[in-house]
Amino acid sequence: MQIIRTVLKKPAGNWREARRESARANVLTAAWELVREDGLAALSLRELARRAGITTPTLYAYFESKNAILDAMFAQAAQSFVELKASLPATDDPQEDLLTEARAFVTFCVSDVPRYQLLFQHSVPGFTPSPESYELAVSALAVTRELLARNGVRDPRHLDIWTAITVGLVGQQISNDPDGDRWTRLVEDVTRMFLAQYAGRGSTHSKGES
Amino acid sequence: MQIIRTVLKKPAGNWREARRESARANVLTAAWELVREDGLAALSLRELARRAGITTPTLYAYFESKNAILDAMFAQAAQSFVELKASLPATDDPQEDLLTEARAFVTFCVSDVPRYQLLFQHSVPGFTPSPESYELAVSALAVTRELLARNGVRDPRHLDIWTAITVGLVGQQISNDPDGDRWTRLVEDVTRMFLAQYAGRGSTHSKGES
DNA sequence: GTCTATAGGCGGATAGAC
DNA sequence: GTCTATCCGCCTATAGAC
Repeated sequence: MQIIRTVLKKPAGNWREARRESARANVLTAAWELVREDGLAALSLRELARRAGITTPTLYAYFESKNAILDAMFAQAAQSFVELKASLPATDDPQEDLLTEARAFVTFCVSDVPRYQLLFQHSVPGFTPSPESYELAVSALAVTRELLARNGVRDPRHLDIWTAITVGLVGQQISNDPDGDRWTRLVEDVTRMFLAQYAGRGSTHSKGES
Repeated sequence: MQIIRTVLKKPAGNWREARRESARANVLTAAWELVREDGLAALSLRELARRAGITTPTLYAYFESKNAILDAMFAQAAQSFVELKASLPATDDPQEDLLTEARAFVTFCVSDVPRYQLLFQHSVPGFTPSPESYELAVSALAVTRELLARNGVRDPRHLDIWTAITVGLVGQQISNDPDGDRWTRLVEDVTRMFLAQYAGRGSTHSKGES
């Protein structure tokens, strides 16, 4: 009986749900295109609906508010970030791995500025991501922590320095040379600088300076 | 002669102008208070007029548009930045001077986030600063260039690395620990790291490292 | 110069027909 | 679910009285 109900009812039941999810995905795709063209601040429900080929009230059939749309976008961005981290190859050279990660991070950020701003700059006035999405983004930092540990960098302060350096390159690139590579091309240099100072002086290097 | 002209002509002729300038200054003061409390995006002429104790049309007696107000604010911010640079003491220790400048810069930025965003992040949608104000801000970079040169750092790429590092600390501090000092306290460490990598390969390096 | 009043537009969100 | 029509608020900016 339950099986029959499942067979008979669930496919039909999931069919509508699948269509609904597909429609939501369409809206989000249009939203990303919009913010990539006009910036995060230009995201309005009118324009979003127009681009998605629907009307504003229909938008409310899929998302309960504008913040819900932003939250879904944040979740997608966080998911992409996690997948980026997971896709990084691990070799037997920790320094090379860290450099690979740095390059990947900088490219990830500058290739989609609104995504970077939403994910890392918390720059949308009335919006705070849902805790689970936020946790997803934060947990991706564990990969970096591990990568640094394999380079002998374990002091949390040095992790903070590393993140500051990488987002510093990204920020300068975005603000002052949005179409060039004036700062992104420096990622090898800063990685070498960082490793030269903090890498691998024994496995339990503490904060005393050398 | 110039003095006489100043004494005789300027007072009468400029009296109204001085009052006008004073009124403009009052508006700008209110504007800074507003954006410090509610963020750059919250700057509206209604609320600004309310805080300044006047009405919106009166605002237009002093500034021809909202962008004109933002431009005046940008000019003030750039001026403050120039004065900060000019106020830096020069000792006979280039490394110490660079550290002093870094500390001053980071404090300057995090102590007034909207000012930092207006000046360095170009983050107000329809606004571009006037060329002269922008030049003022850019020219202040010459002080940093000179400071780095005295440390034997002359490669423009290394200047870019230096700016990326400092704004990286600022950005992380603002985005992830707005009320603390998790990143600002790292300014000594990153300065040492930078100098250890790039200092003193030039001609005018004076002191050895401490 | 300063006000009241308002134009004209866009913002998010909702009611109710179909 | 999707639409038309609409509400209400805030925005920049202006007209016109005083």
